Amino acid sequence: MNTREARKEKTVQCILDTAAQVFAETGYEGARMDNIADRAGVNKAMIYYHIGNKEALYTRVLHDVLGDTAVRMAENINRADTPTDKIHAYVQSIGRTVEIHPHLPRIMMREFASGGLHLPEVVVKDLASIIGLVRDVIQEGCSRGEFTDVDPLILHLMVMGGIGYFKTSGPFRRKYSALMEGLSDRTGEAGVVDLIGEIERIVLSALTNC
Amino acid sequence: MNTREARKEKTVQCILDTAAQVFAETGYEGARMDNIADRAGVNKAMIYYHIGNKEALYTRVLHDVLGDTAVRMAENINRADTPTDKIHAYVQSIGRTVEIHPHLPRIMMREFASGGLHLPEVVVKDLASIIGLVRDVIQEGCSRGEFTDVDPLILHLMVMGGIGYFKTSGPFRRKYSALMEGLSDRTGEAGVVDLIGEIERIVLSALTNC
Amino acid sequence: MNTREARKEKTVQCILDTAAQVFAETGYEGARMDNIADRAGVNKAMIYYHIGNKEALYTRVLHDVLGDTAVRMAENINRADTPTDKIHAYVQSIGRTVEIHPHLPRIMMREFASGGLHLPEVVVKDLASIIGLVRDVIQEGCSRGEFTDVDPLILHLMVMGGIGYFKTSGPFRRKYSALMEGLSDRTGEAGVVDLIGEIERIVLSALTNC
Amino acid sequence: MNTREARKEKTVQCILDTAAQVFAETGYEGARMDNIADRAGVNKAMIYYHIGNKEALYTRVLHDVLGDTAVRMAENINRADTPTDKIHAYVQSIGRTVEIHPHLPRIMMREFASGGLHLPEVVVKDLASIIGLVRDVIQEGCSRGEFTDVDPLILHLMVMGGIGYFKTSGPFRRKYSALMEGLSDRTGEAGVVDLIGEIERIVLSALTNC
DNA sequence: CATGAATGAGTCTTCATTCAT
DNA sequence: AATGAATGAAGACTCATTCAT
Repeated sequence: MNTREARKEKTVQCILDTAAQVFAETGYEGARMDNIADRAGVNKAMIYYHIGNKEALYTRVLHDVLGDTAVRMAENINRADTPTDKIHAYVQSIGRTVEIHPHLPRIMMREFASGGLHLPEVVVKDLASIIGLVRDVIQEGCSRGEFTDVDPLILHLMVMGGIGYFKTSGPFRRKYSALMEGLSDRTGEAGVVDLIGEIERIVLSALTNC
Repeated sequence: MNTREARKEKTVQCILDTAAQVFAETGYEGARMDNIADRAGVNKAMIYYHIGNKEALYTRVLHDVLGDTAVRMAENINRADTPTDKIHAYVQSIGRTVEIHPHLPRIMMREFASGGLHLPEVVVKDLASIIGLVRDVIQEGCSRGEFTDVDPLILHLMVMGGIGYFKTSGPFRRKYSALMEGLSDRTGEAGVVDLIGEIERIVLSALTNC
Repeated sequence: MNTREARKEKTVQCILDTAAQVFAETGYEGARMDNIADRAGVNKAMIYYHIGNKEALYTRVLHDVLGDTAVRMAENINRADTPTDKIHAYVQSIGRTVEIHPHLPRIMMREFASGGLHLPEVVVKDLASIIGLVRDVIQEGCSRGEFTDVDPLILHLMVMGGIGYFKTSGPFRRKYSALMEGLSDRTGEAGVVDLIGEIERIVLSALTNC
Repeated sequence: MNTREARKEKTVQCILDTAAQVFAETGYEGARMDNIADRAGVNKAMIYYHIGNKEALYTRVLHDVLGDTAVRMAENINRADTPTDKIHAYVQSIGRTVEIHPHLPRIMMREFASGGLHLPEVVVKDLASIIGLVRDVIQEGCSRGEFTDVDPLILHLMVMGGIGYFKTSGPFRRKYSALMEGLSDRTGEAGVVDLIGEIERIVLSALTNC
């Protein structure tokens, strides 16, 4: 039933989703509270009432997703036996997250670009926890002699970066296809699943050398 | 001697360099004209006098570099004989640009993230011209049977993305090394030359398949 | 009671009245949004919230009055039978407008001086509609053999100009009475009603020739 | 010969003429020193060097013309015998001035509109001296029993106003002729001479009653 | 809870004026 | 005299945030 709690939850989710989209489109500095409120169909003051100021909103958008991702990823990695399976669990966890939250990669791209300038403490910890999981998997793989030593931060940046650039190339393709021949639209929202598989293969080949 | 022309040129270059840095740090929306002027050591009105408004400044910052890069790249590719040598010329041209203009990759990352939200027409054309060069090299390689067909936009995004993520990982590493063990600072400004070589190898292996 | 609608309406009217005064005193270019806000007793941002930017404000100030004037004038002219009565309706409509909106003539004087530099499209249409009414009355009078042919634009300029110069002579008189003897204050706000009557007589004598 | 003095004189005149034009077009507040300098073909700093700041420039533009007009008008009135001839001298002096300085009426219109807000002291005195001449002529005519008593300020405003509105109706006519039928271009620069004659007749008939 | 209104601290941009050469 | 460059004080407009109802 539609309890008061449920309706509030729905409103908050709607705000967060819209905010994610706006932050992805225009960045933290470019995002306008007015715009977020309008597109979410709520009064601007409601954002402040339910969530807080711009910084708190940004934090919620990232922490809700990344915190959850870190927890699930830890569970999935724990459930896996071999280092290879654990890498599978890692990449698939990322894949699931970006499937549910398609605006995340663009937000993270900007954060990378600014060197994490206004990443809030909690989100830094979320990311650190994810990178820590990767580090542990690599270390286990190395000590078992199955992996070569690879920097976990670089690896994670590559994974996120690959997804980010892939997912953001769409608008560019549209922009450039008018200017150039030979640029058919090979990418699309549908291709993300395969993208994840491809990335997993690349990551594993990088870890097992060749 | 210090002719008037020369001093003007110096001032303009100083403004452009500072602007590039600020745009890289905080993005177009986050950049403050006041801040740029202060850090460049000039009066704010001088930016408007010598260059123009924020948009014109952003355009100059990107077009001065990318227009020149496109021209040089075309020359270098023309001078090369085989498709493989041309890809070498392409990657090295990029490498030279980001070496001289270390803030460019971060600016481009943000543009990718926003789907080219602030990219001015001229700069879009500069990019199109670069991607066109890549496309032509790939086509020649394909028709000679040396390359497999690869999307030139994706290829270029990968190259720029790889450099961008690599160059921006430094601040992250510093941020995270405090939180985590096993994250020594493996990247650095010095590593760019090798980075370019590594990227060239990856690009060629992607084009020649395996 | 003081409903929200009513209070908003009051605020908007206060802003518009103050703006009319400031525009009349210093012209479009000389008017300061800060000044208008201060004198209206509202926060500057409220002008933008309720009305819009300087141009929109100027447009509202003129269109609210002239649009209404054009409509009422058309009604009054329609209600009148003879061309002479219609001219009466025309002049009295003008008179009523400048009585209620005493700052309008000065604003229009400046517009005439600049050739309508800042006149927005809507206001040009309002004026055209008024001049159109005058033209039709003159044409009817001519075809009835009661009027001689007179240029409607010139006629309207004369009417507006006469009122404008008359109403603005007050400050001048005050300025000059100190410098000169024999310049008693013969004009005053009270004299406007008679002014309108005088103007009507002049206009009619010009139209009936002699 | 082109002495240094002569060249300077030419430059100053050019600046003053251009300034008059710009002040007429956009008003004191709307006039831009940059614009005046550009259109006069001189460096902006030269205006400050030769004439002074914006206010000084405005003063020069008006005082050079009105001071001279007042002097000549006094001479011409003195030379005339009857009050009627003196009125002729007055109106013709005005006519000669606006013929040589076609931008003056628009500038004066704005001054009237603002109640002489930023008319400098000297120019106020020039105007006062002109109105004083008119007053004296009227008084003489009255004491001779030839004129009825008419307010000299109002009379002068009417003369200047008539010329002003007539001369500024051109741009309006062009603006409105597109919107309306029956608005042929009856006014023109060429018509000024006749305008002056017409005004003289009106003034005299007002003074001699009827 | 929800909403329109209010606010003050910015942010970009312009412009009259002055300086150095 | 003449010019390009420099400057500081506004001015228009925006925006995150809060208030009153």
